[in-house]
Amino acid sequence: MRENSDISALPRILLEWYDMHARRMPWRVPPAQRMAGTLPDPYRIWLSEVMLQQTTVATVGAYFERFTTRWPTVAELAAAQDADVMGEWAGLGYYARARNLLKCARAVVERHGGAFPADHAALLALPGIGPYTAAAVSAIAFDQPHTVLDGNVERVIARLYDIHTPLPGAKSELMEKAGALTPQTRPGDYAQAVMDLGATICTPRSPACGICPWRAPCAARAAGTAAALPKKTPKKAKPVRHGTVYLAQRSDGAWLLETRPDSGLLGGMLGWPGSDWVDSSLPMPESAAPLAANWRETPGEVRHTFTHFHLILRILQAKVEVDARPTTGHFVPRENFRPSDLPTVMRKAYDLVRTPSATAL
DNA sequence: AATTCGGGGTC
DNA sequence: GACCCAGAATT
Repeated sequence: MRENSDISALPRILLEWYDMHARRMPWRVPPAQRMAGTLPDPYRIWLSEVMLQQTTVATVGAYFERFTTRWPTVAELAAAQDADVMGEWAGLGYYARARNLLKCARAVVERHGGAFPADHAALLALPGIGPYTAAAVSAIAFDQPHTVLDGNVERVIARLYDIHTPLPGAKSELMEKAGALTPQTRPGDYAQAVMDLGATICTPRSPACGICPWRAPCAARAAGTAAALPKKTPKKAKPVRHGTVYLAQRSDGAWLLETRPDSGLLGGMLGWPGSDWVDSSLPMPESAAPLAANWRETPGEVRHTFTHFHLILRILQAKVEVDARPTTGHFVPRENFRPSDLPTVMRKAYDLVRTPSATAL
């Protein structure tokens, strides 16, 4: 930021841009309605913000519609079965969010009588609500002047002030600068405006500085460093792990599945029984099959990449009789099995068994 | 402060 | 392939 520019003018400039260019989202109340006094339902803002954690707006859309149709209020969500919520979340990733979503809904009912608190500290004390989400809900749903610092805002502020300190170390400095900009008027629209700016103009690779409402005060624009900011500490390479999953189908069509433990990878999600997943430098782990059967190896393999490792899965498949008694997992009747309840890596295994792909040959 | 958590879109 | 995405919880 140039020293002679007045930061007090920046929020107003951005809000004027937002009034013209606000993105449309299913949970958002447009600026004209907000200025007329209409604020959004805090339940819908909270739900959207949790879904949006490390997830794109485009991906969230369909999930948000299904959740709000099935559970229109936080009280109805709080009364849902765990397995139903985990199933609806399947494919969205970061499944601790879904477990905390239920904990939070139930805490809102028990602690706050079914109404989300407007108080930032009370929000922060709820499961799955961290610094960003507490600020977003208080600002967007309650129009309180709290500062949101997500990936978009980090990028916008790092460029506006030409900050070269790498993330995540730069967070406190960025928060300080972003907080000084946060206005007392229309803080909810302002929070959404900064994020829209980062999502549509101040983009990671090739920012559209020429049409940016903040191009005049932007220090990185002046220095020619915008596209290189923010700097980030390098990430570690992903190792490769491998393992085995067992897909058993009973003669009546039921599938053998297990509900994974609440903690750890894919916690609380439905999946196929299988071995541990070990580093590829180690031999394939010897795992006991969930039941005695004529196991046959499915041609091909499942390849999947998680946040911090690549996975290669071998698939063993068997047909079993209705009197089979597995040592792990439980048979799910054909009519109760929704493949969409499976996390993506487990869905891939199912798809490979159902429709062997050309790459498997 | 570093690690653990998913998955898809994009270049 | 690598990077990014309206981050939070755990260690």
